[in-house]
Amino acid sequence: MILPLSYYQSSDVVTLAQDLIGKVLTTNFNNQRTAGIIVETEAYKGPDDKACHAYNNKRTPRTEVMFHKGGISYVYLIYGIHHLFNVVTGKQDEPHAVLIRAIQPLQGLEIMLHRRNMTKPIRRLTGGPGVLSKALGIDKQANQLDLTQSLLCIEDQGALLQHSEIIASPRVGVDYAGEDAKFPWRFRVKDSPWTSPAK
DNA sequence: CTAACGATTCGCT
DNA sequence: GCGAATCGTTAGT
Repeated sequence: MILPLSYYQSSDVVTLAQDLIGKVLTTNFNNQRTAGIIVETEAYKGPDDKACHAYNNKRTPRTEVMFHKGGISYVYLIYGIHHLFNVVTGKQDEPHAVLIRAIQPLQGLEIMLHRRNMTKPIRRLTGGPGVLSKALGIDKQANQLDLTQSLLCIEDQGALLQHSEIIASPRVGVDYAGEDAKFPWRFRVKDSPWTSPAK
């Protein structure tokens, strides 16, 4: 089933990031259905988190979407090249978000291979926040979409990852956030071949 | 208006 | 393991 709007209203974005592991991220652009199991996430805790774009309730045209109530997408460009996909969570004016860092291919493998210009499903196909967006056809057009609609949604299909263990670790690429960079708000499935190797 | 930089990836060594 | 690629967003002039 598609996760209901209420699922995203929790103010505890760290717990939510952990809970999203094992859920299914689906896109349906141009009548091409692609989906993957979420195996790695990162939590960005709005106003209190220096690593978050909306730290200290900073509102800019780009971060404005994070102040919406939870349940919509936040897509933006990084390094001028890659689109990163985030899930906006929390209530109205609580700028929390969860970055999806890696998925395990589940549906539409051929389409994803084509979008990535690859021939074999190796980790590089969907392992990494920039590449999974490309595999799913996500670009800035997918910003601010309702996650309870079939175009772009997250589903709960039950225990797809049986006997899996979730481990927490510090986030990467956010050194500028000082002490906040050390919070163990990065979650991933232990020993999954679809995430970057654990340190 | 201008300049600096980033929640990264890829190709080569 | 290392360095280049590349451009929208941001903040300051």
